[in-house]
Amino acid sequence: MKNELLSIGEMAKINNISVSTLRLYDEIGLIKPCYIDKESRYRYYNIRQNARLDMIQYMKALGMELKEIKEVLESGDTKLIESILIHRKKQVKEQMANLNLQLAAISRTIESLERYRKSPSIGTITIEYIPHRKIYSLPTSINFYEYGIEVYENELKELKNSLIKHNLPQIYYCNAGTTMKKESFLAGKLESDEIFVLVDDNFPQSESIKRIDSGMYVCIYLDSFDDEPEYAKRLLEYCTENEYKVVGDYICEVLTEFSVFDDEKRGMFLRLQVPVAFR
Amino acid sequence: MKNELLSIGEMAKINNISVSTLRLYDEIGLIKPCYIDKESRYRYYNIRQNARLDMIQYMKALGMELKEIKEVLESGDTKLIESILIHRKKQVKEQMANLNLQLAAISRTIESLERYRKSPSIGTITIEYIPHRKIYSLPTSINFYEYGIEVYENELKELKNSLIKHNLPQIYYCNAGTTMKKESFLAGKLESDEIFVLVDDNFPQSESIKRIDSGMYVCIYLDSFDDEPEYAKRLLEYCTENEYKVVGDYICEVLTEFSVFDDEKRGMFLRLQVPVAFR
DNA sequence: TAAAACTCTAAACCTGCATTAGAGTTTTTG
DNA sequence: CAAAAACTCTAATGCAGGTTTAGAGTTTTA
Repeated sequence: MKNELLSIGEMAKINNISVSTLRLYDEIGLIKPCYIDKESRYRYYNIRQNARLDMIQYMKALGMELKEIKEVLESGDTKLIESILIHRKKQVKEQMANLNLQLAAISRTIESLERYRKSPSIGTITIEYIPHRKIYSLPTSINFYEYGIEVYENELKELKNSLIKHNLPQIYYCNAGTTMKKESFLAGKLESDEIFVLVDDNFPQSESIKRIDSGMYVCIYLDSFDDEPEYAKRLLEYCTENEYKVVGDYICEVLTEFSVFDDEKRGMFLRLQVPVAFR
Repeated sequence: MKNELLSIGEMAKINNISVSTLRLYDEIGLIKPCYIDKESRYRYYNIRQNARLDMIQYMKALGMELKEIKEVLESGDTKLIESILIHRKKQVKEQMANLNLQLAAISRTIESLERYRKSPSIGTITIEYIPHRKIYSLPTSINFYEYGIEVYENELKELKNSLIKHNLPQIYYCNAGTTMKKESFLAGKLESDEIFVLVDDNFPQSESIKRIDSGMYVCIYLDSFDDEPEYAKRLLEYCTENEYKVVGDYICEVLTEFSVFDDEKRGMFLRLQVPVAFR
């Protein structure tokens, strides 16, 4: 080893970088060794080349791509750096917004799992206070109760596409549900009114956002859409028997949905609910 | 096309996903078409399979890897989902912290570029108010002024390694500088005291953090370390001539460093400075 | 019936490296 | 001073999560 020169391994070590990374950077022309032995083809670096390597690492830490870094280093144009950085700044902000949504969604999901684990058995009827909720909803174009799951799936797709079309975060597309007018419910007819996803305060303002008021709800739990008619009937009967007055629209809420099985049914946990008043 | 079945293109379209992605998912067994024509090998999906695909997309949106998703879907174990999500939550938080640092660093760099563009020409002497700063510093083990740039580079490396060793964000390793005791400066001797990087309030608390007080500084601008002795001398002369009293340590601050050129020198913009009092 | 649109498989490409194999070189050790 | 240890070389392969392409075959539409 020449006195002033650093072998690739030494260069790697003092810069906390791997040898293969240095070779890659040589190959793509980001930083070339200042001397290459003609016989052995060994690469040798000068400690002064740290400056360039530092710059590369700094730009990498800013999230720039190697291509961009190379471009910048080659052009020596600070305007170019600046424009890349300004662009990068936007990217980072978007990423942060996304991560925030993710974090919230993860927390919701964990809670949802916890609730699933502790939830009452199928068919249980409860009377619960439910805090107010916000939903992003779309009116249903067909009464899917008459047509079955395929039509429901289509409506759901439309809801999702509506989110995509309006550039809204799809990550909410998990806790879905449907509503039905009080009148239909009381008449014992199943007539879908809206299909929705639950959203939180991070969700952007939109015309399609509605608030469902807090209150006491009579609820029944089930695990399949197929059983909804049967259980909705039971819910109505229960209200009638106990003389609870239904004071708002019926909601079918998907509490948990884990299609973890290989068959094609949605593996679900549902809660049918109507707000009631006590005589 | 069979009536109830969706071709891969249709399935892709209604799920806002690409055909090739669907093929990939088939290949790795994430979601298999419910029917494959034996002759043409065309894939056909059922709209009910949307449930599974939704679940996949949701888990992807949570940042899970395809491998993990597959595992979860195969096991059907909600405990597994939960543990993955809890782990993921940590990851997301770390990522956010990183992005925050990045964002701050990008902003600093953009400002730094702006300053560079509007900065006075080489040799200009100014008297400026400089707000207080925080530095992460290491005492220099050798007086690099006696040995030249290589030794300085080594000291710099040590500073960087100190950051790495203490698990501190390297992203600050950009605006570096050195200090020298007031006495050395006044004696006209170049004796390095500390080497540092500027940090902001995001930087974790550490023993090596010092505060440099705000105040009026006499400054001189230059663009190469090689000129530091010459310009430091001029700075001292200027203070003497104008009878400014030096009231603190000398600082050599790297305002901008863009090693954008292919040679091995640090392409820099420096500001030498001493805090002064007026008689 | 022909053209247009779709789908198939297989392989290559993308980023930013890490890893490995097999051969050659330098440095250290006895 | 030779052998062993440590290092380095090139070239290829792999990773994730896809996208793109080529060339051939299939369905749908006009």
